[in-house]
Amino acid sequence: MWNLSLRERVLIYLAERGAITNSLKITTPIISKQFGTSQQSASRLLIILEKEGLIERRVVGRTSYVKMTQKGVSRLLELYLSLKMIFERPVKIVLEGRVFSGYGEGSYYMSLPGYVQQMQEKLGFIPYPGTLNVLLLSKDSIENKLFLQKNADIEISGFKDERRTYGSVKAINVLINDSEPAVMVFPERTLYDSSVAELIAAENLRKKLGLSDGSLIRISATLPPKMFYEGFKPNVSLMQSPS
Amino acid sequence: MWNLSLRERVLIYLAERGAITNSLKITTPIISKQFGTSQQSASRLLIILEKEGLIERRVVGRTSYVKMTQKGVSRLLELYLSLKMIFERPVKIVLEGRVFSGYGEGSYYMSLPGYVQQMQEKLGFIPYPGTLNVLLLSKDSIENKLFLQKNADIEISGFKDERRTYGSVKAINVLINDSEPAVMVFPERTLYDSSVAELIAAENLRKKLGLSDGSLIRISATLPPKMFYEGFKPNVSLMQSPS
DNA sequence: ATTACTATTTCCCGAGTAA
DNA sequence: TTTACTCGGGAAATAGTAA
Repeated sequence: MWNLSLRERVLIYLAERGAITNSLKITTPIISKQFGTSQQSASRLLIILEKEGLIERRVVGRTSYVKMTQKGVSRLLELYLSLKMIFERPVKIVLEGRVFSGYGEGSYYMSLPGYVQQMQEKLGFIPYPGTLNVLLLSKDSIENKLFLQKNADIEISGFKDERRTYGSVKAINVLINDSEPAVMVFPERTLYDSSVAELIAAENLRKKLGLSDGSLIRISATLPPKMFYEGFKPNVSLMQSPS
Repeated sequence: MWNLSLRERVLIYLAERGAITNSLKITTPIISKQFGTSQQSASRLLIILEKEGLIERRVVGRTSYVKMTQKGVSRLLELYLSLKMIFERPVKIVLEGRVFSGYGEGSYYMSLPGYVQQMQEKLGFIPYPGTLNVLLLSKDSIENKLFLQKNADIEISGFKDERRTYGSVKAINVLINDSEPAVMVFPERTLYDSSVAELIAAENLRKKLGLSDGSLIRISATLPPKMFYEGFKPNVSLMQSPS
């Protein structure tokens, strides 16, 4: 299952069992069963870990005790900190695509008071009447768009007037070309497929950024790590259960 | 330096470079330089990681891109979470030893108003006049006592009266036999060496716990992880710099 | 029971090289 | 330039076994 070298797997095992603060009573057959390896390898492993100064061993009568050294703890802590850097930093999601002219329906919706009022409340601005449509260029960008859709944290409710009903819209704050704030919207009902991103902002983005059809733009969103990694729950534990 | 199998090292490397959310442009010579291994190994590594479903590769023209799969991210996350369990849980420090009768000076100090008043404030009780002396049994216990001393978070100041000066005392909350609350004290000046732990409490611990000289007791303290691991700063980074 | 030595096998790495 | 094959040598794991 895991290809961590046995050294680290054993070190983690010992740490989990408390060998950081107290000597742990342990035998090579127990270790070998835990890791599905041979008793001989477990023995050699402890010898190596001791030789490398990662653990200390002490034999009392016929039982032996193992405790991690400072160096051993540092080893694991070091690994932990590099993984923490990866998993606890904000996650930047990037989408790239080209501007194109849509059906012009954006300006219609962005003018409806039923939406405008909520947007002013929830986005903090009155949207320029019109959406900037972006055709996403890569599979990555499309996947990331779907991911943002799932994690869009702003909810604009649907409503109805005398003529028809209007669907709800999810939205999330993004930056265009890493600097210009905008909001990516995910209408419950849309004319476009998943390869199109729709952006709104307080101002006319085409004008402000000098964009025209075909212009390449980069859309980025920054998510808190927890939001991102909830989807990746591992299904197998690191350690095998003893057989 | 590190004995993590190259699989994980490469996986971590890719994750650090953003391959969790976006395809990463990478070549086998770059990887081989990064890890001080051969280009052939780097190539094989990517093939293996791909075969195991941990990464996806895509060749566009003459450059190739790598992105981690859900499974690949789960792998690292799993490792991260098991290390997090180790390093972010409260750390229980255990000391074991035998009760013995000291010089009886404890009851003298524990009666001095200069200490008693501060203790009432800082510990929340008036100490029973007398300390419970414990002779620690193992090297581990002695090391852990020194560790607790460093991390004792209660500070009782020294003072002087007309006759002499009295030293400051550090203290930390502990449990005796995992249930009875007490406070371990570390007087700036003490008659005992580092193999003796001195405990105080609101009540007479000997009486309450039915202890007499030679009784075996277990003293435990629970520290927040951060406090504990500050002492273990790793001095080398996980990744080697390119040569 | 253990631990750990020696012998054998397996697996991994890097050189050479093709595409 | 890349990637990735084969192959030979060496490291590491297991089997057998002693203490």
